[in-house]
Amino acid sequence: MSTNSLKKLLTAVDRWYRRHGRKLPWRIGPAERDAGETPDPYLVWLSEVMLQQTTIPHATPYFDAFRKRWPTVQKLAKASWDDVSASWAGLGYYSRARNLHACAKAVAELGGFPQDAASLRQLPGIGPYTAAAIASIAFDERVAPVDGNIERVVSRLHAIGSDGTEAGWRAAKQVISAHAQALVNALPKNHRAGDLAQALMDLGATVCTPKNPNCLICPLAEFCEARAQGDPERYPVKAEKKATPTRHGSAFVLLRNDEVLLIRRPPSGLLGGMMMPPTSAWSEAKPEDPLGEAPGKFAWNHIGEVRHVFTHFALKLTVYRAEVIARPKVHGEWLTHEAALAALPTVGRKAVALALGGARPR
DNA sequence: AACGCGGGGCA
DNA sequence: TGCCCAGCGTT
Repeated sequence: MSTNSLKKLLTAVDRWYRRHGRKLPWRIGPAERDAGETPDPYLVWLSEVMLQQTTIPHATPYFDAFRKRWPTVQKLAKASWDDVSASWAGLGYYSRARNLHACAKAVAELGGFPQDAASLRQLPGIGPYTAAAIASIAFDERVAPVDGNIERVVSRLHAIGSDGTEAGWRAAKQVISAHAQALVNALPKNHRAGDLAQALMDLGATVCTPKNPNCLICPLAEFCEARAQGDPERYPVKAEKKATPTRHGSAFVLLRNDEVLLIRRPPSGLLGGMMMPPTSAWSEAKPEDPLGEAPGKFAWNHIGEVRHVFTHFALKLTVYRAEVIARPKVHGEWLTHEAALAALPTVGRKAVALALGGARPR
């Protein structure tokens, strides 16, 4: 694309963003930036981590809660893992919470966030995308964050596809990133890199959508290669997904007066570091003896089934309940019903809510 | 380079 | 039921 077209394109995006950009709780809009307001790197970081592979409606209440409870990175650094994990419960990808906590401690120790992408990249939980996003949005560094939205916008703009294989899609992403960076490099001096990044994300989320992109209102329409070809929805061509098998297991909800027994899972792996009721191992074959791995000989009542879909497998959990009459065989923590439900990841909350009789909204 | 890792909304 | 999505860390 010619330098002249690039300038026109960037001007069109800027105009569109000022008029149609989303108002988001963690965002300083272009008008406020013009008025001298600057983003808080802590809130930019917090939002970006929460939004990794997560939709805005799902992440927003968590962002509000974290911001209210821990207004600064120093406060978050001093929080306990008990509190951070319970506050993250339900948001998913729990290694993010562990890395968030570790990152807060590192940043507090440093005395503040590093202000360039290369340094940010060194921190736990901050990969190429998040480093570039924070650097551009919070510090106006001219680097290009490439998330799923920008990937789609740029792949259509330049009609960059792939053969649908892992390797092919990986190669395509490299080309897409180079084009994204070229856009940033062509930015006029008086434009902010962070505004461009957020504009392209908004465009991808609201106009250049995966299905039925609305090219009629798109500021990039006249520049878009995929549209010129007649079928923008064909791009990008990502790698094929794998099938998700079903696994089976049992969950054991032990009750003592108005309390539930939960155990803390090991820090890495599935639901790492999170509370859960005791469960059996999960296998692809239906267990022959569902009570075989119960945490003690109690009068187990079969309550029902819970279904839950993880990233790479579906789980059918048979839920049992018993009143404790002796010391359980597992080392755990007794929590009130309310505290337990609040601290549990979704699959655990489903199981415990079923055992306690009645689902409960988070 | 491949894999493990949540959750919810939608067609 | 399957598909989509503001990625990162480990192996």
